[in-house]
Amino acid sequence: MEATRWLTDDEMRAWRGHLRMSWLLDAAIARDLARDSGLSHPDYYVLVSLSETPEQRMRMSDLAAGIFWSKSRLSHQIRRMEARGLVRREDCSSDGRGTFAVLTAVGLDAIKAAAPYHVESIRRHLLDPLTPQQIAVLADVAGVVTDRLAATLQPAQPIDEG
Amino acid sequence: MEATRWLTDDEMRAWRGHLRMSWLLDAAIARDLARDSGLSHPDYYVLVSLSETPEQRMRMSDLAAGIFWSKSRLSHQIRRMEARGLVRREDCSSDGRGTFAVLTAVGLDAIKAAAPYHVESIRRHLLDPLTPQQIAVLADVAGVVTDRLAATLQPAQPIDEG
DNA sequence: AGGAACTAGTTGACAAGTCAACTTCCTGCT
DNA sequence: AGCAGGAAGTTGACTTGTCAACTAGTTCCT
Repeated sequence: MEATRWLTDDEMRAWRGHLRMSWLLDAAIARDLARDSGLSHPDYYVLVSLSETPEQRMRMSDLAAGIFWSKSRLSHQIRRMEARGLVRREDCSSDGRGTFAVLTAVGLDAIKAAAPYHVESIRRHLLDPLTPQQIAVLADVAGVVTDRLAATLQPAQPIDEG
Repeated sequence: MEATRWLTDDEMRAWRGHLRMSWLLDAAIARDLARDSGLSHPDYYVLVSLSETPEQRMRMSDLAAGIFWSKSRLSHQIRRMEARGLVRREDCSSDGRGTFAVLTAVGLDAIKAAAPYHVESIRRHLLDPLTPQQIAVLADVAGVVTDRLAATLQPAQPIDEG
């Protein structure tokens, strides 16, 4: 291997800072969410994803892909949420293998009630201390980085050689 | 409650982007770390923290506080790492309740071997696609946000009233 | 039609983290 | 001295996520 290019001061601050921020932020927001609404962070993602579709239902694979979860993780999560009445499953008539996760009335109420507190929590912990410009840069940074990362998660595309 | 101030477009991009970035980035870097060095991300933090002290040892509580972990989490983690020979425990002579986590030769070798690959992984997934200015802003953002969050984690300070 | 190969989803065993209860030791008050 | 209260750390039960194996249905190819 070539000589390692160690991190510069700014690079180190950015990396360690990001790591620490993401850990603390997730913990703080999850704590608020549990206290205010009795939902976990994963519960919230799932409910939001479903509530943003016109029919308030999604195929398991689409839902999993949308939030970058494994099928297994989603399956466990939906099972637990189903037991609490937040979602239910429905078979897909056009594809015998398929299953829909469907938002229930209980789930819809839960997400509607939770959303304002959750937004408040995000403002308090993340957005309030930042300038509009910092917010825009953060959004850009996340966009660039996740686009690259998401690409590596896709199954390798066959490359047309020659 | 007052009318909710929903997120603007930039705010939403920043929040969801951050969330997605932190999830994908952690997964990508953890995968690299496991493949290249046989370490988990938590293993790495612990080893780095210890290796950065002059005596390559730390009290459990100091170590936990430094990386914002609960005592319980650290205790479990150190037990597992001890079983693999990466660290060992030592009683603290000056405080009978205390325990040091001490880096072993094996642990030191492991972190030295892992570091170059890990840095490479951080560059590839996070730093390479960013401009120096974006890196600096990300570092600033993380600094501001974590300072506030870390403050809320401390036990509430007694306030001198009157 | 028949079968290989693929896709959707679930399951169970395991790994990792959280929470509350507990042990042990220290500190400060009287 | 003796005791209340706090701090350090561990433990065990529970929750959540991961991995690999599995079932079942679909597609494509001949």
